[in-house]
Amino acid sequence: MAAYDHPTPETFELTVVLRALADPARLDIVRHLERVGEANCATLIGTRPKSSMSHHFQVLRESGILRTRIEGVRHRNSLRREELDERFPGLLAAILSGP
Amino acid sequence: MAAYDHPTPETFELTVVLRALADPARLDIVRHLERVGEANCATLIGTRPKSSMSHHFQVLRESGILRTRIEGVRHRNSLRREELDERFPGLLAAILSGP
DNA sequence: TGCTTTGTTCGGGTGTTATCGAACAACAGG
DNA sequence: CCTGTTGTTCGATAACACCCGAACAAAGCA
Repeated sequence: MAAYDHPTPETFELTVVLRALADPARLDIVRHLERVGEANCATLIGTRPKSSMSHHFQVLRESGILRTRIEGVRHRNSLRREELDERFPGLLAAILSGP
Repeated sequence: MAAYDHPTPETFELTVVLRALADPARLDIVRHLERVGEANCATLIGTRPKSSMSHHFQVLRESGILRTRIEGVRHRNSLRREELDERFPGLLAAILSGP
């Protein structure tokens, strides 16, 4: 599969980022990635079907919150912490630190 | 009119707050309130009809982002900065400081 | 060439949200 | 009272988002 397109920090939109984070499933994904650094889709599937997870990863990817690197058959996801912080300083930290 | 119900900080929900902020019109309202401190609904109406504005204020109020104080026929709105910061430290600052 | 693993894509069903006009309610001032 | 101002509420519509199963694609491996 070809590599994904990822937006550049200059094109990140605050409302898009906030909307991406305003969902419990995606917030779970983000929090989990913060703990483990990098994870593929399958290891994050709890009870949800993979088509749902794929959708959530897409939303997070297109908003700029995470990057997906393809490694063979696996898609490795990680937070774009520095780039997000460059554009919206403190935002991710505030969201990850809270309840 | 009777006073509004406002949620207490302990009941603020991160996803609810983020969803409330993930809308251009509401983000405009929040940014404006940050500049002027307190404002009623009418002074914030640009091109949108008042029924739409009333809806956005309701969403912001019920998420805990702002407080509405009734003064005669006017509804005075102001950000709940301290309470929001108590529950989600740094969140509002990150959103208000960015682009 | 099959078989398995990992994700994506497609289609449909369901629910939520935004938007706006029109009607209504509360209050203040004459 | 009557009128103007300020917002809310109602009803309808349209757009969007979430959810999930099923089919598909790509890669690795026997």
